[in-house]
Amino acid sequence: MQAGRTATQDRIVETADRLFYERGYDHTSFADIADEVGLSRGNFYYHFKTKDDILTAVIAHRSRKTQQMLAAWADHAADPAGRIRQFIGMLTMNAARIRRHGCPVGTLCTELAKLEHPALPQASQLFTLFRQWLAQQFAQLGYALEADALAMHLLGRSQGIATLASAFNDEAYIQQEVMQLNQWLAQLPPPSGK
Amino acid sequence: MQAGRTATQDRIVETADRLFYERGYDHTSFADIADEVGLSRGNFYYHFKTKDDILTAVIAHRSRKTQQMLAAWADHAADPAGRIRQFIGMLTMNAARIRRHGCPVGTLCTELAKLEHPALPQASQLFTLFRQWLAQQFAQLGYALEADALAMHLLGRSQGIATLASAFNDEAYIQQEVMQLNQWLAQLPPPSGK
DNA sequence: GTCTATACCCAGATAGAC
DNA sequence: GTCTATCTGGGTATAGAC
Repeated sequence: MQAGRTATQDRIVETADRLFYERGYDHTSFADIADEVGLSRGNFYYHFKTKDDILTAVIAHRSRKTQQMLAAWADHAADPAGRIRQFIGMLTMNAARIRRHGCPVGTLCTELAKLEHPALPQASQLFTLFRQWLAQQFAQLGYALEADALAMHLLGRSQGIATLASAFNDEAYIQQEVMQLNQWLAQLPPPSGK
Repeated sequence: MQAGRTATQDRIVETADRLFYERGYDHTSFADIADEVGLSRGNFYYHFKTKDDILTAVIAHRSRKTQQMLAAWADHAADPAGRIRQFIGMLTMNAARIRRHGCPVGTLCTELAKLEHPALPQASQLFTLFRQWLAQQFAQLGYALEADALAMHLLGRSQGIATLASAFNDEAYIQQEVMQLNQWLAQLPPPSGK
């Protein structure tokens, strides 16, 4: 555990993380979080001074969780293609949640962009974690030159799937597109350049 | 003009349309809209009783605009493939706005889903307009059986592009993916079925 | 149709007792 | 660390004069 982080703060951050995902950042009030954690509104401010502080903590928490997940994927699959399939499999695994609330990263970035919130770059960094990890896998597949573009392409495809699945409340569409993503990966044209 | 709609109401709806897109629905207040239109808060309620009423009017307004746009595309391009390229070209044409605020339809649906707002199905209908129009074009290209899946695929790709362009504030990425979309369209495998 | 004034509520945030 | 009580601001919405 990091210096300065207490058990109560962790509970607040985990609850806020979930509520920001389910209801959105702006639409989640201090009272909502405090109620779910079981704290009074007044006590809440002992742990976090402002709402932006909670957002910062939530993004940092998501960043740690993401890095752990990426490391676990790297352990579970020996080859780069298998690792990329782990990423794609995330859509299947979280299909129910995605159908209801979209992608946690994408919807947060979308909201912060509208709010012109200064934390948008930090939130986008969550995308960057996936982007760099995916680019690394594509590079190991031999696509050195186009690794980043391939990573962005795959990220974009995933985002579109999440957005439409949520708008249409349609889980079957996710599975249909996941199949196409795996086909796309299996049939990538050979690497360009030397 | 429809019965019951006045010039002032139209000005309100057009301003609300823009502000909902730029700032989000929940984050846009009556005062914001009234200020930009040049009305007092009190007078505002003469034209619209509740915020939901404005949202309903904005969605209806967008629906009319979308149907006009789709009809115009159908006029500008004689063949179905050209019409689909008009859809893809929308990403290029609106690249600057998309980079800043995402897709108007996608971001609205994302927000309404989080708010569990009863107008989400109406907002999703805006997607359906594109979906059915695109499916029609793919059917005319001979893809009768997979027309809807192709339409959803293209819609999803566009949504992902808009989401990432906005998160990374990156317009070049839009152009890069638009090129890939046009390639995808040109190199579609031949229709299945008989 | 347009205005001012105001009611009312809920949000973020603070003070101070325990 | 936790609580109750409170301040302040902004939001939706209404009443009533002009």
